[in-house]
Amino acid sequence: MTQSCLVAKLSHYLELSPSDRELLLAFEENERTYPAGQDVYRDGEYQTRLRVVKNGWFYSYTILPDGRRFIFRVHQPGDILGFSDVAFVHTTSSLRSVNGGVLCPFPRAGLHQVFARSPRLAALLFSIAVRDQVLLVDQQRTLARMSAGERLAHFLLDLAARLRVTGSFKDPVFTLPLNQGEIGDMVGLTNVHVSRTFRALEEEGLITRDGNRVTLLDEARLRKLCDFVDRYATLDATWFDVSRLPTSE
Amino acid sequence: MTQSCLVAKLSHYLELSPSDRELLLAFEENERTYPAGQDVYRDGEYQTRLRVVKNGWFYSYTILPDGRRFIFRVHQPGDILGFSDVAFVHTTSSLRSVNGGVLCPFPRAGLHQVFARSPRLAALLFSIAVRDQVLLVDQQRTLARMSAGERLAHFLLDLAARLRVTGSFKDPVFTLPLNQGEIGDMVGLTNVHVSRTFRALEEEGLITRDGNRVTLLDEARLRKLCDFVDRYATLDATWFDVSRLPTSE
DNA sequence: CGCCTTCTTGAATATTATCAAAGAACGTGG
DNA sequence: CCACGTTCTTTGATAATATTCAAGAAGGCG
Repeated sequence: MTQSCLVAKLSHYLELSPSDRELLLAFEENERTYPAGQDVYRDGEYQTRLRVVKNGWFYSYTILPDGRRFIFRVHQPGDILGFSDVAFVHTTSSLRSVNGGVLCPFPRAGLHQVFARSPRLAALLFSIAVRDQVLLVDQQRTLARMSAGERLAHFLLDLAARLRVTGSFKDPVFTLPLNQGEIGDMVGLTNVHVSRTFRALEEEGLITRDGNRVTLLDEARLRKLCDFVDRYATLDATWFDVSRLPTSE
Repeated sequence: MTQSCLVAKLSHYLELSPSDRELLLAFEENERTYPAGQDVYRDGEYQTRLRVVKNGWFYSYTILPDGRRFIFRVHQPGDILGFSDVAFVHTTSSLRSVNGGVLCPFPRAGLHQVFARSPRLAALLFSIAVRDQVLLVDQQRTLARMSAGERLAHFLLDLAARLRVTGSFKDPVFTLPLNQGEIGDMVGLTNVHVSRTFRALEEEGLITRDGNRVTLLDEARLRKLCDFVDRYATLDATWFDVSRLPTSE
């Protein structure tokens, strides 16, 4: 069960047949550990592997010509990485370990096997990919049209929703291992303004902080503040002829 | 050839076999015309159809609780719509016709047929979906980390790149049938600031405008300004065992 | 303890939004 | 063909929001 990251991940969504498992196991490679702060790969490299996060947090980012950074996604255990580069020869972003962690790589060619042999698995991968599109649009919406406080609220609720699915959210409290510069690079603010805005959220009684631990004091009000919708709770799999299932990411 | 929007669209990427064509033709429904400004569907509706744009421009948008709007994508002829809602029971955005246009719908169940019978087509759809993810990230990057002028430059170059692929870009000039309020809702600015910023771009000699026609006077400088990368030019199809092809969207 | 990184705070500046009003473009009906 | 209403664009003045620069405080780690 847990010997394969990929099998573990996809079993969250679908009951895998023995042949599905066999298929996935066939192209699993050796996992690899990355120390805190290290890049797994950089923007523009030739990369043919996809990866599943086994443990630790990672993030995908790009650097602008003037040196500014944009972090567009934090990856938590169970997430599959590299889908977005499947249509390109070279990577379109860089990947970095936050606190140290382990990745399980598998070759892009494995995708071909999946599509050729298991339409059901292929459809599941497709569903995950298009679900991620919706998450990106949600994020865009907050970047384009919301204030600093609303952006931070959305950022925190998104992380909490994902941790909740994997059981890593001890309800109102979670650990946030990113510094304020990194948070700013995710939500489109400076580190200074992140600091001020966090304090404002505290003064409004919405959160408290203690080191890198965050407590969501009033999740309902936070949700209302930034119009948060939890996209992680369900994933519609009916179109490929499988009953709807609870999901995780 | 042109009797089916879907066949026409996908033929841009892959040489379709007779059985592929037959498969796609089987679930094509009657096209439908929408007048200017009309909504095709609204956020939260139950929608099981995907659509191909036959002609006209459309856009996908969401409304915030305070009434503000965010437009996250303009759809041009040839684009496939609705992928992002495949993983959800209800739509996550609204769709509106800009100037009037025609859509060719096909049922979500058709996707199931594609995955079951043509791994190659399924892989192509997957590639298109993940390519779109990268476009969303590019857009996020400009929203999060770029100034008004850079955002507008990126917006114009994106439209131009897409029109170029379908041969609708008479090189430095194209028609932009959106008003400044809509443009603002795409790039995260007010209509007033869009007006001022357009004028600034004109004064710098980067563009000129005449009604809704825009001329890109110095595309090279525009590209440098917003670090634009053309993701439409190529799509890597090698992983599903097909030679790389020129693409269109 | 001393060094390093991160966080906080203040003051000044830059950018963008808001409000308001006038001008331009465009279609429609008389 | 012109007058009118409507929508869109432009412009100015003011306000809100976020950035920059700089310095000091807090905390972790050798």
